Amino acid sequence: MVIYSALLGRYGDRHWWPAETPFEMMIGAILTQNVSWKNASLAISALRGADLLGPAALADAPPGRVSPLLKPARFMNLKAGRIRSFSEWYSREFDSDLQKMSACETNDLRRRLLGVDGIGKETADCILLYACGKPVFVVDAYTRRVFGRLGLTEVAPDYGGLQYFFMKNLPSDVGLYRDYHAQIVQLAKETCRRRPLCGECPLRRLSSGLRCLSAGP
DNA sequence: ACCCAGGGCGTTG
DNA sequence: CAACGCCATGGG
Repeated sequence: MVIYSALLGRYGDRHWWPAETPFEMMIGAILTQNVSWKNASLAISALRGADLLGPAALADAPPGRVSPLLKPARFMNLKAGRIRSFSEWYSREFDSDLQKMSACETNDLRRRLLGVDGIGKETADCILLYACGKPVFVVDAYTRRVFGRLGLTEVAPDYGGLQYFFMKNLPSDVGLYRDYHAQIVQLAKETCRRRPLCGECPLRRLSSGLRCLSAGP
């Protein structure tokens, strides 16, 4: 909570995730895999322009129609299959109804999401947190980088270990988890990759104000 | 001409 | 399990 307070003071509430609708958010989570958000959002715009940004449209559209639109998001054929799989699953399992989906118990829903082709831990957790409003902390490359640099040593560096570290030390609060992840992304983007603790990096100022992580994240 | 982006999956050792 | 390689890209 100490670190979050510092970040909040610096950046203010980020109001994340950048999407107009929950379905768009979920598709975006798949499209942004290993690609900058900038490029992923280009693909979203292309889908919207083709009037394909909906569960039924995406589930029915022929792959050859979708893939070219995903070009800027990289791995277009792969991702065309993934957003199709997800759309079919969302239509079939929940009748394309976010309320029905969100009514599921969190861990059960997470298992089911992980069963969809192309949805791994991070993507599943993003969907759970930002679309379904489940209190699940999202771990991504930025999180690993930032907290690795802050000297996180006694925590298992894998996904589950890091996630547990946050969820154990923070109150279970959807708004907090949402904004915290957004803060981490913002911080990481302003931090140079090569020398993350150089004088220019906000991460340096942040870490110098902290003795250790004993007070929690 | 590099290097890298808000991963996931299948295949090896 | 880790460590790779792979996936029809675009910007710095």
